[in-house]
Amino acid sequence: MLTNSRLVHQPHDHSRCINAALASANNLCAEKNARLTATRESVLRLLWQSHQPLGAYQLQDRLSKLLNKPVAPATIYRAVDFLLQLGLIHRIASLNAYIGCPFPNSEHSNLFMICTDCGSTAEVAHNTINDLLQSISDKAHFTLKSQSLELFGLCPQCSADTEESSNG
Amino acid sequence: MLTNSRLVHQPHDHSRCINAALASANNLCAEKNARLTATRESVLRLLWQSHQPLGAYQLQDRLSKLLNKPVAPATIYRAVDFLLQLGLIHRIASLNAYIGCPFPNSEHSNLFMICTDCGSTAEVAHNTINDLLQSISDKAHFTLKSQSLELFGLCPQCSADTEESSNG
DNA sequence: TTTATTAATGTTATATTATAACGTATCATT
DNA sequence: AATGATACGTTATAATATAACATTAATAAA
Ligand SMILES: [Zn+2]
Ligand SMILES: [Zn+2]
Ligand SMILES: [Zn+2]
Ligand SMILES: [Zn+2]
Repeated sequence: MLTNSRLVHQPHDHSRCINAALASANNLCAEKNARLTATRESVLRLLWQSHQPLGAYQLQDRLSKLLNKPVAPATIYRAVDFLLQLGLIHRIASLNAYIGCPFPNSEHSNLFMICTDCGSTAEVAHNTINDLLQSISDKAHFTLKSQSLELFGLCPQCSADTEESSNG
Repeated sequence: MLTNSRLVHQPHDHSRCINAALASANNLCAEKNARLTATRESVLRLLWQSHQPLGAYQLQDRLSKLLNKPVAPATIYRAVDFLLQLGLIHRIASLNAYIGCPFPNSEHSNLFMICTDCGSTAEVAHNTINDLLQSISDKAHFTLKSQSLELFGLCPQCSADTEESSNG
């Protein structure tokens, strides 16, 4: 199992998350002869400002402020599509939002734990889950191509807060 | 494990699916003192016309034709919200679409196998999956409240078609 | 059976998310 | 420099979803 849940849900040196993500992105783009242009890198950086997914129009606002000029939706969607293609980010369908991938080079489960309170979202890669879904698909003669697994609930911090307020 | 995948992916007497769904709906509404009004029942029937999810505006078109009068989006979303609340239908987030639930009274995994070719969508309830997701959540101290699991691929029929055309 | 209360619907407008279309600029190759 | 491919700017619009408020219908009380 591979997850960034401890980082996501606990105080940490987030600049290391950002740096790691940008380094991965540069490597991957070099490998695949893909161009990490200024816009694309900015969008990736914006998504890595936190561990909470951002919607396209939130990205638009932020990029617009960053560049101090108007930015059109198409600009965002193009950058997002590029990053999705490369696996540098993921789309969270239930939120219509996007989030940086913490391990773009690893096997994926496309499994996310989404805090419905604070929005923080951790990714999990888990072979057992993948194997189980594959075997369920096999039994149904369903040719599995991809998956989107979204868990909703409370992150450790928000669970603790809820616990406190119900006790106090 | 509980699934309607055989029904979904094979020729069958679909009127039985419809009748079962409507009977379940009536029972559930009676139990919960909820009113299955004409609009709500029509929307449920429309969703049960096939095993493929329908979007809100597809429902709007169809209900409009059925009633031979204009229908506003709000009408559809209200009916859909009602049916979702009762668990009579599900929302497929990746498709922005809705589908009837084949076993509204059972434990759920909210797991769907979606054919990217023909759109047919089967639901699966599977304790092992649920247990595994629960244990992953526990390890991460994540308080799991709900989940949305979507598998994309080819249904048996479309798999067979693809196989044929690649052979021929 | 009137009256009050609640639940459901009608209606209009608008918010949010996403794509289409087409021209321009930039980059890589020759 | 000429060419073709890729990326971006810009405008418009499509597709999905919600807000707000008036009206009607169903239920409950008087
Ligand atoms: Zn971090
Ligand atoms: Zn990832
Ligand atoms: Zn059927
Ligand atoms: Zn169901």
